[in-house]
Amino acid sequence: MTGPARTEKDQLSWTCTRETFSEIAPAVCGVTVDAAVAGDPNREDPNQKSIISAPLNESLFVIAGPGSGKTTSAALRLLKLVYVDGVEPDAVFATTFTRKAAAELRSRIISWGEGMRDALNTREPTRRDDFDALDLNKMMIGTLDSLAQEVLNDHKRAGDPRPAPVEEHILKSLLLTQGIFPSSISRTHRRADDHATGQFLRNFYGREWSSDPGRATALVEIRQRLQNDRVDQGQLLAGLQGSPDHQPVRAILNVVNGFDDFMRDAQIYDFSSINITFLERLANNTLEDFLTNIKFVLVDEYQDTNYSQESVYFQLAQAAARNGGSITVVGDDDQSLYRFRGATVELFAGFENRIHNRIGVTPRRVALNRSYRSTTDIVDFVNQYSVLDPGYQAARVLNKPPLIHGDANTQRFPIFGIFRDSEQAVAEAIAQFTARLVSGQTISVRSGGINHNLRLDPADGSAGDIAVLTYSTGEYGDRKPDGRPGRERFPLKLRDALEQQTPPVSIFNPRGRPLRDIPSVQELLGNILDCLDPDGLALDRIQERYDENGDFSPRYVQNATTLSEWRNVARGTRDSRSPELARFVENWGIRTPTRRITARRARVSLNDIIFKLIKWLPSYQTDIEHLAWLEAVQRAVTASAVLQGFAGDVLFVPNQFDDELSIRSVMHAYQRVLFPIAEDLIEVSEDALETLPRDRLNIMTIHQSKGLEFPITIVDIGAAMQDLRWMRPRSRFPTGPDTVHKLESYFRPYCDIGLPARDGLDRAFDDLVRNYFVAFSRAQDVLILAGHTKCVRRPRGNAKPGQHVGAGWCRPDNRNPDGSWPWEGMGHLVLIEDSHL
DNA sequence: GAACAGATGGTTTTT
DNA sequence: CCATCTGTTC
Repeated sequence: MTGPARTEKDQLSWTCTRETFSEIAPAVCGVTVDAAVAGDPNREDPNQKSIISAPLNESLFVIAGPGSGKTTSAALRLLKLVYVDGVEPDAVFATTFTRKAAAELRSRIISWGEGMRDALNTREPTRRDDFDALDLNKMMIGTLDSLAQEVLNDHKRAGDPRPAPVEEHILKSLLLTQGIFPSSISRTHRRADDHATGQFLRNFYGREWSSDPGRATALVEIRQRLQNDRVDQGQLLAGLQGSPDHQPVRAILNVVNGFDDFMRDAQIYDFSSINITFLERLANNTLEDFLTNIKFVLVDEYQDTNYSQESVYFQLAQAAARNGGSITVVGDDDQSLYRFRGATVELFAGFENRIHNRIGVTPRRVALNRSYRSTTDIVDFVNQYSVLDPGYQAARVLNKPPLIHGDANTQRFPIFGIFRDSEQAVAEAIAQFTARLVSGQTISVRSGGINHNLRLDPADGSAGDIAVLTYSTGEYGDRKPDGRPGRERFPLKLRDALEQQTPPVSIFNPRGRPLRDIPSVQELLGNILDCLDPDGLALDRIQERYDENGDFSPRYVQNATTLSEWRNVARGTRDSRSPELARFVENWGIRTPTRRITARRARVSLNDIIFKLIKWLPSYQTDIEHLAWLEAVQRAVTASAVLQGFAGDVLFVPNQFDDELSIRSVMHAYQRVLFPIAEDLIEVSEDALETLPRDRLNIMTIHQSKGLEFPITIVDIGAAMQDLRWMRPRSRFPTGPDTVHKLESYFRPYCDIGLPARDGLDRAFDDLVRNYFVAFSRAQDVLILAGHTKCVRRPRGNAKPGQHVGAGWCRPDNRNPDGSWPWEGMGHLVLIEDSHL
């Protein structure tokens, strides 16, 4: 025996004292934390400090305004728990809302943690082995969905599948084939149900879906609602007894439940079913190993949590509390944007009561309301905006303190406005503004006797410092019935106007157009088509099959037209690209192998062909938008692997095109990869890119901007308002509840969340107010509101005013049945006119 | 500047 | 299918 038994403290050998932590933390973290931890009396944020130093067993409810350093404080609390309290990294379960935010939280925690380890190593070189033994990578940090997946994988029981969420378009097409046409239901029965369902869906979607794809979209949404809200189906049917809704709801439940059975049998998952599976396993005690280990649960962006996620978090919190730990949730009710995903701000506002009643935990409330992001002027503006609409106030957390300026950004600029009398002119003004700044010039705007000089940082300023936030980044409206492109929308006008500047400025908007309409994507896909099926033989076979089934399909005709467009684009450019490309495509087309193939049939992945082709399409190597598009095309290939069949592969039979299996594999490629792209079911995802490009103007939706910040933020509050049809009421000044609000109201009586506290129209307004609250609060130094002059002045005569929540219009109430406009005239903005540019 | 006819375009966010 | 635009007419 050597020495006394080790105490627990000895085993947690990487720990340091609280004092040491306070000393080393500032060296590795940012300024605000520096102040908080180091105790700088002028800059200290007592609330941040109380979060960071809270003991392990203290649960926290953190209400944090924009730019208040919530993620910083949360990350530091976590590191403090590890370093001072000796919490093992794998006892930490930290989630946030998007994959991008999760990646950032992870990298921040790890890089700070490593910095601290280095500092400790320097201080106490003899304990180097102890400090190095700490593996921060073991912390579970991610989106709830990804962590649920990870835990289910790590704790698989015999025969359990590996859950991975399937692409949305696959889910819809599976629902169509497996859910809507279950063979067990008789035809007459189905017809009656179909009719009733159509009538029922009309209440929510404003029209009766005639087409199955439309109906699949609706059913997927309802299915997710049922799961996210954890609707009690028995109660629902009982409550509808005798109502005309009973039949359609029963029919929908049949489809949804039948589909769930199918998914379970086929071991196919989507996000909500992974969550439900995770919840079931937490509840039925089959994740004991995992739960006995959990000590600290951190939830960022808690305001966007839905009910089934809340249930998961409460289970985890209960386990953590049992193990001597706690839960900390962080969020801001004013920034809740994800109602369509089942998020309900009541869960955030009522967190203290809800968690107390459910599991007996009593969290301490902490408000972080100092903005370290924005200037005084922007903080004031954002505050003003949040209290502008009297009807909004009851939707906010009770006694919420206003945001105050945290002294970090001491620049002074007024809030600017760019208003012009056409969408085109707004785009041109923003383009000129951007081009001048990017080329290093100063824009000087005089107001109130002061010259406000705007310029980018001469050292490292670039177009990436400027962001344009809009409601939609779509560059074209819907295609015309004859196939011509739709209306050119504001983002396209901006793109074009920027390209015409000297020097031209590039824009970053990979989601601006459907993949099928982007010329370089068309070129790539057209070349694929000419490789796989140059004469369209396999395509003809698909058509024959439709004909045999007596299935006249306008969808097919539309797709065939789109595909031949792609071919034309590719054929138009191929020879000018490279003779090698032409040879490659031609050889593929007649199945001439370029190397020796021993197998009778070689399996070639579509992604390999793509990889080969882009060698001759240089934009895919150099341009960042192209990378995002390429990722989407490849994802479409990968997604098809879930379905039975050739898993995104094509069978290559040397020198023989008409091999039956080979043709079938090409038919699959059409139906599972190329048709979905032609039907615009594949979405471009931006989080494939780690960071936004520095040299381009970012144009993004307000949703996408959540969690980000920009030195210069331009918010589009209605450039399209020259024609009020182009910006429908639902996106600026709603006239009634939207589909989500209606669905919410309909199902809430049958679940445990309780009824929504506000009516549907109010919730529609609340959502828009939050949208623009988020937009305005992204700005660090300069905030510019941009739009049509209707945003500033009422039009003359009997023309309708351009009512827009983002322009400060408030919802109707008893006094003002048509709404009110306290910001009429926008006198508090300093206008940037063409003469300034 | 009111009243009407004919033309026209049209939901968005994510795991 | 409908809200709202432009153009015409009084």
